[in-house]
Amino acid sequence: MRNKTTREQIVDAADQLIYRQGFEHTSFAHIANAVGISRGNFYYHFKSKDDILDAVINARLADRQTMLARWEAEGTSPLARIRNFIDILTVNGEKIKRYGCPIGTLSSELAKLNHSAQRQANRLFTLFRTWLRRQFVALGRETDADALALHLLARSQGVATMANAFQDDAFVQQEVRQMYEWLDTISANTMVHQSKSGN
Amino acid sequence: MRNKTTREQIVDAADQLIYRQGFEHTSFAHIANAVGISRGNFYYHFKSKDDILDAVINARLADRQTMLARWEAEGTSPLARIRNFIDILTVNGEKIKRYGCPIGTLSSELAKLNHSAQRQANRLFTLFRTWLRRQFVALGRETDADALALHLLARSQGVATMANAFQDDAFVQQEVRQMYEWLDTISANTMVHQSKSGN
DNA sequence: GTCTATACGCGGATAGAC
DNA sequence: GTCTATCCGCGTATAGAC
Repeated sequence: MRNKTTREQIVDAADQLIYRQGFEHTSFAHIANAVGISRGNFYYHFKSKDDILDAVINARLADRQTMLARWEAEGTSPLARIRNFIDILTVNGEKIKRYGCPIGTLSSELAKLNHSAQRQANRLFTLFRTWLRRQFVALGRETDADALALHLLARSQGVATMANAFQDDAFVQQEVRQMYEWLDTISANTMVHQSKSGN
Repeated sequence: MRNKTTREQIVDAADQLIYRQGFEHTSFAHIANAVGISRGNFYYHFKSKDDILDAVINARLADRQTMLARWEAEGTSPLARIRNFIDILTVNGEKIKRYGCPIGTLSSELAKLNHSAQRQANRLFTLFRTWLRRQFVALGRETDADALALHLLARSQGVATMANAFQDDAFVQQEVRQMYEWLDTISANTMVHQSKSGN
């Protein structure tokens, strides 16, 4: 694996710091300190702080895109793929307890700042929404696939917010279990519907 | 109704600005401008910005406490009271679309800032949690009342986050409807349980 | 109680040497 | 490419007049 360019190091460090501290609170001094470069050096690689934010969002988009593509390639069934999504809450449980969801909290912050990058940041949500929708369609729920996708996104956002506030592992596990059960009823209803319509 | 004191005006303006812009982004200049006083005058009423945040959180606690007490006095049944809670998403729909949930977004921001007021801010969540728990107990769900309260809190937080990101009214209405249905199954199951145990 | 004036550090950003 | 030096505005906070 080749060494990372300075630009990549900046984006990586900014990504982590923005996740942990928020965008506005994260200063050039913070990032420079994390990477080990001087503040002045930034402007060789980026023209402004907003420019760094843009690069961070694009990096997150690429990262999540890769992850979803992997799940799509590996997942044995749409059900298993959707469970991969739900499992984020468990796999990233520690970080979520500390810092919340990296997508949801960034979206909220940029909304309050009335920041022009908000649209770009929301593409992260759309990425998951579209992917989930595709899984629900594959599950035979063409008619309400998008609503189901949004519902599951909302559920996981809510759990992340409460996990961050209350630091409660048992609660997260319980909610994950309930989402699994909900998913089972979804696919069960689908099969009923399929047999009714003769498929 | 008597005129508001300067201190009260400061707290009110700070409350609104913190909700709309976030705590860190809200400066003394913003608040001073909204109230119509000078920046220097602040320190007669508060000793620091954190001190204002504390007053804002306490004001919100008092405000929500009053609201919940009113619902408890007026509500004809625990079911109707819980529906009052769900209806927040509709009643405050416009603000939530723009700025998210005032409790959830503050909690998230303070968590990222590692701010000492985070505990105090989370008392807002606890206020609703305890109130909801009491309603579920009154509904006959002693055993899982707290889990149900947390679940409903998480659901509404998730809807608020997604409403803020996607600005989608139809989605919010659909989720509110689903929460109503979920609530019906809760009370239906309770009645089944009650008849089984001979009550 | 409210004001003006001011201190002082940190924020993003630029210029120019190496 | 990376650095140091520096600019300038805004942030919180203080001092002291009215």
